[in-house]
Amino acid sequence: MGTKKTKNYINRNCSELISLIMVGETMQLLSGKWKMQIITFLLNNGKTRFMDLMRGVEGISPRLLSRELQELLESKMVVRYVTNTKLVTVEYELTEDGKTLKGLLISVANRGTAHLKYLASRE
Amino acid sequence: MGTKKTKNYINRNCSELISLIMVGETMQLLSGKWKMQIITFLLNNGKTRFMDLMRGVEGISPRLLSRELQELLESKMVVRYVTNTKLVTVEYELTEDGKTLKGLLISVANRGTAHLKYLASRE
DNA sequence: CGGTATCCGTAGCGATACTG
DNA sequence: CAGTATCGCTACGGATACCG
Repeated sequence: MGTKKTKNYINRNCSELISLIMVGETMQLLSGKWKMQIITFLLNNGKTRFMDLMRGVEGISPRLLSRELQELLESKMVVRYVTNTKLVTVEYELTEDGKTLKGLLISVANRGTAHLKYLASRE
Repeated sequence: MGTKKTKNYINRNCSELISLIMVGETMQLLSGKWKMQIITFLLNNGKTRFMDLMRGVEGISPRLLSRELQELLESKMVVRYVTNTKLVTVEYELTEDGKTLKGLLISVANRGTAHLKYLASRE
């Protein structure tokens, strides 16, 4: 492979290439230290209250949980349910769109263990 | 679902729950604004030189590309080849481990388009 | 309970210039 | 070509206190 002119780096739809733009887009939506864990928790446990999320996603602060939930609400990956307007009960749940992240999250989790094994095997 | 004692939120291996810890672990490894795009590009194009990565991953600075490549090298997801020690030719390539990210990246990219469609359908 | 307000440190990122 | 050095910013995240 010599240095021909300049390669065509723009992704063509007809090929099997993975779109850099879409990858960037998605990763931006999922950016934030806790977002993936929040989604994972909701995937595992379904509709969940704020304080239960606090307990479930270990280490997160209320400020950050609140912020990242809002971002997930904005991008429509999560819905918010308020039950008692006076005595306050709020639950969060993944939308249908949010639930489509399941396969992705499974891949992510599996890769975690696979990577650890890979590292172990090389040393 | 009332407020029973405290739910058991620790993931058990025997269930189908996705491990929060592994998700966190992986996402930390993949953190950095450009890492996923770099991996995607290498997945699409195979062994690639530094400057070609610069051109391929649009918007990235040499500083950041250098840094993120080093991190990928440290976590053994990428290999570095030097050909001419004097006239300098360097190429980067995914390791076998790095290549296992393909499914993940495809999910990520697909979700990008799916998400856009979802948003469009709701307004 | 379900958050927001405030404060603050640092790590992440960008732009640019420079080097072997 | 393949990076590193320097600089400066701001956005992200942590801790804590407080509010309806």
